[in-house]
Amino acid sequence: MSEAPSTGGGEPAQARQLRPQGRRTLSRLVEAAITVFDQRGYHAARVDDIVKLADTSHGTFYLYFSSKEDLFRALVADVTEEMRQLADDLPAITSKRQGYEELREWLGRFYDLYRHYHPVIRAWTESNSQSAELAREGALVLRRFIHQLVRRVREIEPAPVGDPEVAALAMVSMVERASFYSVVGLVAADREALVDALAGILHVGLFGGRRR
Amino acid sequence: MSEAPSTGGGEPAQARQLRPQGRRTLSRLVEAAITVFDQRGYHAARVDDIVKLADTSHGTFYLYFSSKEDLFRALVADVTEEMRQLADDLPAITSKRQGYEELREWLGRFYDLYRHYHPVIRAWTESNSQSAELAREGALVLRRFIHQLVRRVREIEPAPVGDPEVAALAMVSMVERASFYSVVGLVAADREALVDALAGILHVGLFGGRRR
Amino acid sequence: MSEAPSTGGGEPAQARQLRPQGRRTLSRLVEAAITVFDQRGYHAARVDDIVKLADTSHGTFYLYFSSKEDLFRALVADVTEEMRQLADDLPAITSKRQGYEELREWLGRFYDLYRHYHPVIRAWTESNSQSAELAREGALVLRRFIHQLVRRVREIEPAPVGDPEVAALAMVSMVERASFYSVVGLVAADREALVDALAGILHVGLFGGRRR
Amino acid sequence: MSEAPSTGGGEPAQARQLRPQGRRTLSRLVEAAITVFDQRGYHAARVDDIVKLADTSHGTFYLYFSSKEDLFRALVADVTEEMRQLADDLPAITSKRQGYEELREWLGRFYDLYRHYHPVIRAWTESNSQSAELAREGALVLRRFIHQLVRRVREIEPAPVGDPEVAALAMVSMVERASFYSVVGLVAADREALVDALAGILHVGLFGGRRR
DNA sequence: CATGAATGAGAATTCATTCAT
DNA sequence: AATGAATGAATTCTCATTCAT
Repeated sequence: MSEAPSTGGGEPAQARQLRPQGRRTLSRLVEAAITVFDQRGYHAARVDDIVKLADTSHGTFYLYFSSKEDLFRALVADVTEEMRQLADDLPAITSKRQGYEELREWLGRFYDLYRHYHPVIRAWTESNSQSAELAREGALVLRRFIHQLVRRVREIEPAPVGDPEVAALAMVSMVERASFYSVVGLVAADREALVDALAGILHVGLFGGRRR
Repeated sequence: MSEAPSTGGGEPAQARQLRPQGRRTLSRLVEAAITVFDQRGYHAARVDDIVKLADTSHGTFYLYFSSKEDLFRALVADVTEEMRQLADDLPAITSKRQGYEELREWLGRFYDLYRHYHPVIRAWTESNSQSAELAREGALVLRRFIHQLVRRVREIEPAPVGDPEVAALAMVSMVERASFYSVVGLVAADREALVDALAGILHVGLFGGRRR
Repeated sequence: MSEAPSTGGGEPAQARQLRPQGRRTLSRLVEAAITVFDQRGYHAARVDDIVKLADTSHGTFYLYFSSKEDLFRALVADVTEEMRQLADDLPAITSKRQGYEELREWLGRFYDLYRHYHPVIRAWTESNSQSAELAREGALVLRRFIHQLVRRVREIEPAPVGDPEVAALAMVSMVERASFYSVVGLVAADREALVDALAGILHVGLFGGRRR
Repeated sequence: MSEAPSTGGGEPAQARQLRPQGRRTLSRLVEAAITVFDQRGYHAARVDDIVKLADTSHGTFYLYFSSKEDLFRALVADVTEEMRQLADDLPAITSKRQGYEELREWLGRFYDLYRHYHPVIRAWTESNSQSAELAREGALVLRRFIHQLVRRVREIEPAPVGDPEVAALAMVSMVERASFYSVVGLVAADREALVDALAGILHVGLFGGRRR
């Protein structure tokens, strides 16, 4: 699993400046949490599982995070930040080969992000029914994706048919869920095949039958 | 919320022939469970919440289900059955107006099913990380949808471009997740607008630019 | 399993005169209880197990017994009565062949009684730690056996050595526990071999080396 | 009550190396359990009773044992071990005064072991009807006693009469049950009187009338 | 910084007993 | 005389969090 982007850390850790050893422990905990959330889901994940995997103790866990939820929020904050960044990076889409290539590369980035963070995203969905705040944050990220896609669609001439908002929702849905199915192994599509297909479908969808 | 299709009942209840009173209690429990799973998610749902909503007692719950998980499995069995039925009912798709209408109506059925059962489906996803068996069942349902779509796509002439398997995966993903976002209120699209849009996108996608 | 001696029945049943059908139901319940106590022990025995084996319902159970404990007390009363009778029947013991034969036959009766009722006796022991009343009753039965044995020993001339009270306790202990081990299958001794051996040991013990 | 031999501890505790504090807590729990099993029997014993007596919490209990049954099995393992040791220590028995003395001392050890562990042994009997595994272990211990006694009997010249196997079973039965009656107070025999009597009976039994 | 031990509120589940028919 | 359904108090077990070293 690739190195996690630096985490802000939970309350207790935020107050302190971490030394190298501390930073290493923190990072071990964060990565362990992602793994455990993957294997068991957020609710079923036990602090015990996390600390065992991170090869540390309960006491230490609470040195870095004020609670299990605090750790989770830190992870969600990471994902949110990464996703916003990614949404903002959505390239302008042209009907040319280059437009396709750029779209394809962007989808690859999305896929990779999803692969690393999907346990967090899944847990996020779990918790949507409970925490209004987290649900709101999730909705914001989703809207940002839709908004950016709509913006890019509006740049296209001639404008594709239909309500761009709902169309963008549909496209984001497709990308997100197909990535999910692939990443968790519910379907046997590998990264390249899936990213290719998604890029193709989106490109065709945006420019009608006019294939690159 | 529409009436739930009759549930087979959990282990303890399966063995017995229920009288009218028993059947009513069982049905109250099932509906209450869907509601509670919706509000709190599967893990956070308390048997206590369910029996309170069903206006009965703990003891009674275990008269009908051997555990919370047993109830959940009964619900999953219901969803699985309904989804299989729905997948098998996917109509042949023509490029004509009628083909579009039939597709649209089918998507409406999907949406309604999703609206009723989404708490179960969400919990199903939660549990995929834990129960290999449930995950497998979920994968089967998904594959059935993809398979049926591929079958229908193969009937189309001239054949649409691209790998039909991956394209079908993408389309099913889109429909599923967009319905989810709409049903749980993460986006503000209502049933008619969403079903319209999905039908349109799918129809265009399958027949290229040749619009009805 | 042989037919149980008529049980007085629990409180609710005692008040009523039972018709043939009722008597049959009562008897089924009593025999079922013995079987279930055997398989699971008193505490682990469920009223549900008993009524299922007796092929009747919970409601019916409480028509005949006011509680699970009531049923148990009825059984204990049966055993107590049988054991007292048996104790009183302990024959005079002579050093002759006939004395041995009578003793042997009496031990056979003990063994058979034990075989039928051992689940009750075992449960009785379980409950001794809890119910002072049942413990007292058990002690009384035990003392009765000891007392009778002592009485018979006192008739012997010349008197055997040692404190007859403690010796009688030891002998009763031997007979009881060896029967138990045999009946529950902890050892592979069958009825005839065991009864033979016990009779022999007792006879030799009482008359020193002077064997029949 | 004498100090309990060190217990291996239940599953959760077995994996860990305990520090002095932990070892003390474990030992408190074990002793408390024996006491509570004594007062209420295994089934009626509540984990709550045990932790209260051990002056600790529920959570702590499950830190050392995975369940009430786990604790019980740990205790049974202790008893089993002690009993095997004791069986192996059965001295050679001579017809002389010394043989009697050694036998008497050994019976004293048996009695003391019984006094400490009888709640466990009693519960063991309770559970024989349920756990085939525990029943088997109990049978093994019993057979070990019988076997050792037979071995010692075979050394005697001239050989005592009768089938040594069944005779040994009867003798072990006597010793066990008489100790039980005495220890739980069902009869009023004290340690010295009982051990004396048992030693006498056994000695006479083994050597016929040839008294020391 | 780190940790092993302890905690106790909270949840699932059981089952003797009662009730309505 | 019988029964299926319902009950809820009692019990076991879990696990996030705190504490003492």
